[in-house]
Amino acid sequence: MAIENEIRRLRFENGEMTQQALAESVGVTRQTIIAIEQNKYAPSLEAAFKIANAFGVPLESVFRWRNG
Amino acid sequence: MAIENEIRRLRFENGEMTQQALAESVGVTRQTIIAIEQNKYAPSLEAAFKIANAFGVPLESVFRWRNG
DNA sequence: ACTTAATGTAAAATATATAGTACATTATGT
DNA sequence: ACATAATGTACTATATATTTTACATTAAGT
Repeated sequence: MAIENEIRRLRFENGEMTQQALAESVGVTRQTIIAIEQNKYAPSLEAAFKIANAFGVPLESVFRWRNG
Repeated sequence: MAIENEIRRLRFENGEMTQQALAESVGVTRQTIIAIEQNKYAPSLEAAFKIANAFGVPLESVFRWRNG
C-alpha cells in the first residue's frame, strides 16, 4: 500500500481524540478508522475528505502518496 | 455524490489528452476514467492520487469535496 | 462512402472498502 | 479484585470501485 496517513498523530494533537470519537465525527464505524489508521486498506476518496475535514486540515496533510 | 472533478478541463488543458491516454498514464482502464469523469462514482484515494499525478497537480485541484 | 479515433453505454465478474458483530487485551480508576 | 474505556483482531455480509468485454455514436480524414 503506497499511501501513508497521519491519523494517529492528528488524533493525539487534537486532545487525544479517540478512534470512536473520530469515527462518529467522520460518520464511519470505528472498525473503518482502525483499518485505515493501520494501513490495512486505503480509504475511499470520500472517506479521506471527511477525515481531513474532521481534523480541519487539507486532505494531503492527512494522506500522502509515495510515487513509484 | 458530493465530489466534483476537473478531469475534463485538465485533459483539454493538457493538449486535449484523450481518455485512453490518461487511463494508460494513470494505470487504470478507459472505463474507469469515463466513469470517474462523469461522476458515476468517486475514485479510490489511490486512483485519485494517480490521476492528479498524471496531470502534475495536487489532488485537491482535481477533486473537490462539497461539505454537507 | 469508407475508415479510424474518440467517446459513450451496458452488463457481468472481480477486487476492495465498509459495516456489523463479537470477543481479547491493556491501562486506569475505584 | 472489579469495572470501565480504549484499542486490537477476526470473521461474515454488504456496498462500492474497477476490470473486462462488447457494441453504439459521433466527428475527422481520405
